[in-house]
Amino acid sequence: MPELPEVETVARSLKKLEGQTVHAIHFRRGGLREPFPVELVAQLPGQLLRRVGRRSKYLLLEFPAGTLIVHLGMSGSVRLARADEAPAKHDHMDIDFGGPGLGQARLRLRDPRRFGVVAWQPTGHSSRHLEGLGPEPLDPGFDGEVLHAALQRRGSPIKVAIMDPRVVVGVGNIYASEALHAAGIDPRKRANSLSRARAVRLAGDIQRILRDAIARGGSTLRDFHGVDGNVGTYAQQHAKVYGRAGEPCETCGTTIKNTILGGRASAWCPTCQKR
DNA sequence: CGCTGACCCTGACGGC
DNA sequence: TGCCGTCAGGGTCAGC
Repeated sequence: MPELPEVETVARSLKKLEGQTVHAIHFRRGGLREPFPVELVAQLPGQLLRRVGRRSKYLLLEFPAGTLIVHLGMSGSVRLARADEAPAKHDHMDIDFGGPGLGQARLRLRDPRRFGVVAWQPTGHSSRHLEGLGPEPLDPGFDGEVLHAALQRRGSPIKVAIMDPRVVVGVGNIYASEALHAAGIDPRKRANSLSRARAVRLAGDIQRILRDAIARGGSTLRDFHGVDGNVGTYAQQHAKVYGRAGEPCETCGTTIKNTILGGRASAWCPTCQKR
């Protein structure tokens, strides 16, 4: 899955559904990480999809009555299925749309590992999934100063800190690894020991790498794919360290190391990345 | 309050 | 070919 660039790619692909009306919603099991909002089976039909958006790694489908919040977890994906296509083993939810221009469209959610979430946020209510989230890395409210300030209270390794959505959202294991390599920062370095200047550089590299990944349609790993079955190419073709432990660094030839930080594999170059 | 590690679940892959 | 161990993009929670 799905880090920010992948979810952004999906959200952009689903923009074509804006203005369509829901005919039906089907759930094929009780839930994923939490129970499905089964009340939608009765409430969602007839609702107009006003807007498709994204906050952090959450896909947002906005209707007059509320917002459907979808998180793809580790292995989730969304695609537009043909009406006659039988659901596969891990296809857990369908939303059927119809309206001007598109004819029929069926949005189908697949999630083998079931770490994803589907939640309903009625209009006028907040959602615990969206509360407490930090800044969007690609919004004007995020820059090196903001990042540096957020790191001051953090004694954890810098890689763990930038993957914490209270610091900045949407930076998962691939892009955290890549941004730290680009910025020349040892992922084990304590977050609150990073100078202002290096925080400014890191913020810029996070933004550049995320933008680049979005432009390439995200990364396709294992079973992630785009809405129309297309594949992104970022991690396989452009990653400098992620997934390359044991290989020589492209920049300097040093063997890429793998260190466990915050319970996650962290690939880094001991020569290019300094404390 | 912050940090660490365990955990949720299935499938893919490599070694034997 | 098949069996088994290991690992995987995320988020949450208990325990310290």
